[in-house]
Amino acid sequence: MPRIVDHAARRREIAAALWRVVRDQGVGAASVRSVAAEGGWSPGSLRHYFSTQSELYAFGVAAMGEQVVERVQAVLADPGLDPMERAAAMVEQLLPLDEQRTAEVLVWLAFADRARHDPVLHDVRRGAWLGTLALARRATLDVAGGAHPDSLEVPLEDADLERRARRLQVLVDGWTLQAASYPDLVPPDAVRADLRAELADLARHPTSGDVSTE
Amino acid sequence: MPRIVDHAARRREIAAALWRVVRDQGVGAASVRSVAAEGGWSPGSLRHYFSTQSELYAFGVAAMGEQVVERVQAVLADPGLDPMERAAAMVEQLLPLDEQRTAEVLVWLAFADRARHDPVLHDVRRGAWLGTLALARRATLDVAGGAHPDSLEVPLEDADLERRARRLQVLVDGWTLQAASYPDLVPPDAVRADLRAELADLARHPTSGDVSTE
DNA sequence: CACGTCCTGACACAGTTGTGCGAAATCTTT
DNA sequence: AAAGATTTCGCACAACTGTGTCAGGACGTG
Repeated sequence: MPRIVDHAARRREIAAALWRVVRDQGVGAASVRSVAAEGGWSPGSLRHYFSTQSELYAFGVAAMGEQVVERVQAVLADPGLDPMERAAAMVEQLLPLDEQRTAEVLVWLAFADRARHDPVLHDVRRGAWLGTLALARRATLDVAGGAHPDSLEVPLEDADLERRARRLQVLVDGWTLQAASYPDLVPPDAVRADLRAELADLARHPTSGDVSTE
Repeated sequence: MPRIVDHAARRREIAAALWRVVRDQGVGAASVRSVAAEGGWSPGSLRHYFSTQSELYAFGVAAMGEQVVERVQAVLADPGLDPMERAAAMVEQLLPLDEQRTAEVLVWLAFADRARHDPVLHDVRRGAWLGTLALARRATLDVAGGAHPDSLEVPLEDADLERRARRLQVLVDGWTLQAASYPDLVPPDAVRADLRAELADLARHPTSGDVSTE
């Protein structure tokens, strides 16, 4: 029987190497050879796990998305958070607030251009965008006190809440772009503060159906 | 005397060819040869105007920024606009609301990744970011009715207005990213409507120093 | 007409790219 | 110990890259 290598695990390692190259040198430098060198493998060996470059890219981006999803689900599973803290923690998983998440955002943005011509990448990113919209809806409901519907994949019944959720998503993308591009002009703490102010604002104007104090 | 070619004009033509290539095929495809082919020149001829690729990129991105600045100034020079219309028209010059501006945004975003490692590109983009912040301040003052200070390069005196201006800028970046990446999910009309709603909101809560109706 | 300047285009060069192929190394099971 | 599937690695190939060089074409002035 053959030498046993955890195929899936190795693919994730390779994806991680791809991320590092993209983060440090940009997508343009992310060739099969440079990724292999980054991970200490030979280029030919790498081709055993990804037969084409697009395949590697697609897996790398998709894996990154899943990594974020896992963190968000970890936040959702945490019972010790009140609605406001949970909403903030959830949204913060998407924002470039530390080295790790900054790297994620940079890689994500770097692939934006390529996604326009690679249908697989495009679908991955589109799915992620819908995911962030769902997340924005959830956070909005959490702090504004609306009832959670069966599905977050469809627009919220309350049109006003839906409008606010979409606005939150736009803000998240804006913060993401700014903080990742100009970390000196838009420091993490400022983003964190803005996010909290925004969520507090959502809480201050609860939905009409909500019966909280006012 | 030699054959005379308007050097500056030709450089702009070449930049325009670069934009088309980037828009249609991505930055990765924007080689010296492909840009030359796009414009119908020979690669060697192109090198007469830009001796290196970075130079071409830098000029192309900077020229794009100036193009936007010109449009914004045209709006500012238009006397037939009330404050709200002017603010909206100004901000809309940055948003991917038609084919032309979408191309601009796509090119701009495509170079984001490269700008991280090219100091010239980085400075150009940083300057543009400061420009959009100034624009956001101006638009905010226009609709919220604050007095225009001497310079828009520094934070507004009224901290609340400054906060709102920065939030407008974040929204602009968010709309930009979303509408350019997912034109089907975020159509131009939706962005236009959101922008107007946001500006109306700014007008509805005038600054404390303002003496308008309330 | 002819000069001199600017512009053009073609070629060359070295480097890098993605990908195909096949031989060698590796390790578990029989 | 022997077998055999799997993984690894290096090479080869064609295509493409940025950039250097340079002979000749185009053109307005003298």
